[in-house]
Amino acid sequence: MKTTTKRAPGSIRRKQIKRATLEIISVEGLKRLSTKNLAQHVNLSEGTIFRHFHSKEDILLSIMEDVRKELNQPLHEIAMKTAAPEVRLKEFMCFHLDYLKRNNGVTILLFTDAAYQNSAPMLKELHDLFRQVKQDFEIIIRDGIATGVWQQGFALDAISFLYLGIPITMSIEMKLIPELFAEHDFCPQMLRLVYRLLGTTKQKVS
Amino acid sequence: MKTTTKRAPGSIRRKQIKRATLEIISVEGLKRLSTKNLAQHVNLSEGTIFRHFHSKEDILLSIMEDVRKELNQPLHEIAMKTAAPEVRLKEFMCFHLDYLKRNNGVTILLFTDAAYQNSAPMLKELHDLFRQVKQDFEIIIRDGIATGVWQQGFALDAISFLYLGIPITMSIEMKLIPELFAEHDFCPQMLRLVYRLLGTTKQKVS
DNA sequence: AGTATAAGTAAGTATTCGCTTGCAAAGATA
DNA sequence: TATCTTTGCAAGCGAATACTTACTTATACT
Repeated sequence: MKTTTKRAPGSIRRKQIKRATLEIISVEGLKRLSTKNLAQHVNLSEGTIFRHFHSKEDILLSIMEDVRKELNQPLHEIAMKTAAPEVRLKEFMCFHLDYLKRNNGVTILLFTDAAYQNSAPMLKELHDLFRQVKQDFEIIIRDGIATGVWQQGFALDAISFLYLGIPITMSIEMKLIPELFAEHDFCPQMLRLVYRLLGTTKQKVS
Repeated sequence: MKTTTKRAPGSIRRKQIKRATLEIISVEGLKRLSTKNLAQHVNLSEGTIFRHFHSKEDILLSIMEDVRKELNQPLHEIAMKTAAPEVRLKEFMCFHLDYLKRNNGVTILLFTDAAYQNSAPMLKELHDLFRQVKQDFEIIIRDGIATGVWQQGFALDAISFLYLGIPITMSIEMKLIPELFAEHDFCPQMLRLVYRLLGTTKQKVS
């Protein structure tokens, strides 16, 4: 009984493994993320998994790198744009929430694993990802206040803390009531709340 | 070698086991919450754990009941008081955040376990706890709007969603940067933000 | 005093876990 | 064609897992 799978370059295999990892965590739960089950999902032997990743933790750290590239870096670029603060804020929030929706709230999945393992490097990495989001958010808000679009408000870090609650809570509720988030678009509604929080002086953007 | 521990009634043992459970999760991580390790923490044999709880999951479900009694019910009672909405809001928020601080963000610990196990009953229970918090929060806000203390605002469920983000994000950051939350009191700062969100018409409360 | 119940133990069980090893062979390069 | 690197597999490792079983004994009650 020959069951060897056709060969593929490591770069592709790594992507497949990471994709399967996220699918297992969000669909079957973290407990079912065994190397055996993972191997079955990508139709490879268990040993081959370890050909492409040194350890199970390495897979998740690699996923974190992806999140940094696919989520945090774009967010940072949005924050650094020259467009008006209102425009950037909308793009920032909607991109953020949309990414998490498309990726099953990947950051919370990663947090769950980091908390489970109590892995210092993973927790540190996650803390850094969250901090970056808040920093970039604050850049936009600061610009808005400087240009008089928004009122000089309260502590900036309190506002960015409150902002961070939006994607986090959304990710958690996606796990608790998955069916609710299939179609609904949170962004505009939340955007209005944030506007109110910022004491918008001009009316603009839908 | 006799190693039997002195006897104690089941009600006390159950409390000890639950306390040790939370301590292990928050200090050593969920992974180290084995029945063996748990038994060591309460200085009992592993078999005795199962004398007091049918299964490991039962321990965590029992902790959820405690949260319902110690957190959700008091929150509900605060919401139903006859005091002014501003007074209730402050008490509500500060009690909520203080409880989570004292208990290492127990709800997030429970969520982590529920997500790990992908346990339907635990996820359902957690969803219910969160829903109740939002409902009771909305009771206060509705009163405030009815009595003219706060402006008629946007969708109430959006506001309560944003509120829920505060305790959740705080719990997560407590896990990511434990040292930061040792002394700092979040409540007044966050309270001011929520006031702004509600478009307070009168000035009151510190 | 006698007895039922509740609280304790040690030593298992079968199963799963992440990971390693030794070897085969496909595919690229020369 | 010859060689070297990469990708693959099957088999097995020791350790850990949640939970059970068979048995003891402290404690409370009649």
